[in-house]
Amino acid sequence: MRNPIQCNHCSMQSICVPAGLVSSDVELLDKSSREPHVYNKRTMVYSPDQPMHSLFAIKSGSVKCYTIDSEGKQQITSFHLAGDIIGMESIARGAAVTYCEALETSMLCEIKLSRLFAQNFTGVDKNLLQLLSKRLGQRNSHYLNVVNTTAEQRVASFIMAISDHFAEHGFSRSEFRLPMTRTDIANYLGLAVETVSRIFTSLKQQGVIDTQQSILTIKNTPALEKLIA
Amino acid sequence: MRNPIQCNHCSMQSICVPAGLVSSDVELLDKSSREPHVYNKRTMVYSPDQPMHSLFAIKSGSVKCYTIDSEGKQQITSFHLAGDIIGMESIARGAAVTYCEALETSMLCEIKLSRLFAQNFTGVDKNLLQLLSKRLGQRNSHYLNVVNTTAEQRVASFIMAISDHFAEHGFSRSEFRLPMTRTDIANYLGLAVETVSRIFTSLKQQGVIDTQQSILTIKNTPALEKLIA
DNA sequence: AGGGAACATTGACCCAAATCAAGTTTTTAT
DNA sequence: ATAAAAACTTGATTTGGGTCAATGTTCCCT
Repeated sequence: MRNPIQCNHCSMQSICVPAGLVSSDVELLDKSSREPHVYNKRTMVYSPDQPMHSLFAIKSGSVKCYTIDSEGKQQITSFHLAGDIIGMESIARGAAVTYCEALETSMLCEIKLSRLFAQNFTGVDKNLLQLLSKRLGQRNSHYLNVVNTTAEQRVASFIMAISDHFAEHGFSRSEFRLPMTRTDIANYLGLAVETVSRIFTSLKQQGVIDTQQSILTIKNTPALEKLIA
Repeated sequence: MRNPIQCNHCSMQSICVPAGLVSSDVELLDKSSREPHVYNKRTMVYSPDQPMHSLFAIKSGSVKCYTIDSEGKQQITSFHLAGDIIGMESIARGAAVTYCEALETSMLCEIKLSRLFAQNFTGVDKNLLQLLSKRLGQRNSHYLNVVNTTAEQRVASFIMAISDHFAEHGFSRSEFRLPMTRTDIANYLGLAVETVSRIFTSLKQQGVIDTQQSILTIKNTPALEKLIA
């Protein structure tokens, strides 16, 4: 059997979350937070939508995190090696957002957040953590939108993301001003201006959107969503 | 003059960081945290390496965040609209990592972290925030590595990132095992397997790296670094 | 209000990397 | 040990989107 308070002797002490605790606090951690669990190659650490109130510290081995799109295609968002702490983008939702699968036999420590939250966290801290976690999720989404997608998909996703933002903040979802230039949009999406321009023109011809200078109108939301798929 | 405690009446109350505070705590915030500042179009909110111990809440308007690479080329990493809170990736370094420029006349509230940290944060909280902020920075880097770069640059950056990780954790920087398949690397970098395979072959022929199955040896670090630049 | 600059659009052409194809090597499971 | 599967490599061909070029439009600024 392992030493039940092995955090004190762990090689990851300096980076692991419990490191911020004084030793009396370490005892507050659940027993499960202190004993590493072995995951064999190709076994799943967590899956999307699975309730998650923990982080995982990789003591040895490695994992890949990935999503599966509507056509069943895997898209890897990150690799993590020994010494990494994973699962941070799940804090905001309280549920995993990706699959996480061992690439080889690996040992991971589960770090339950609940105890930490209850004992130490103030309202501000939680708010900030939520924000950071949410932002991490958004960054992942943007990455997914740029890697392995066509120029048309990128532009369509971009328009939807802006539309979603405005909707979330009480503005019209279907008509708004794009404050950035086409050049900036192209740069952000990793495309040439000319390509963005051509796609706006094509989307207009298809009747999906309309533009008057910087004002953009979404004319056919289902069609736009279908482009993203 | 504005109401000095207008956080209480702000439309962003539900999302803004001070929202986690009870009203007595709001008074602890610096005066500057409660009064929005106007940024005209094309003016800079912050620049890389500038010491930063604040977040910014966008009350109105919009900004773009971007980096400038060694050749002077701008790469936009994010856009932010009214209702967003920005600057989270700076927490880990205590300094800005990107430029942030107003796209139109915008009002931003500065939220100083120092007071919040001093009053409310425990060691764990800080650790977690550091981790999340650092991860956010890494995600940005990976994004920068995939957008607007050639296949060779992506693979070279990937190898360097793995090398850096091992070095950080006390392993050899120049010889290590890649635990993931070429297919996984390709997927992660948004490339075809064949392209990754060809680039590994080419890097071997150039004498930059060597591979024996999954063991990778970096033979010429300066050359590898030069490929990324 | 008008002239210049920045921004946007459209067309012609080209190339980096995808796809298709076929074979080789390594891993895994029995 | 061995066969099947998975992973990797190399070559030939195709293509999405980049680059170059030219023109049109909008936004400033005085």
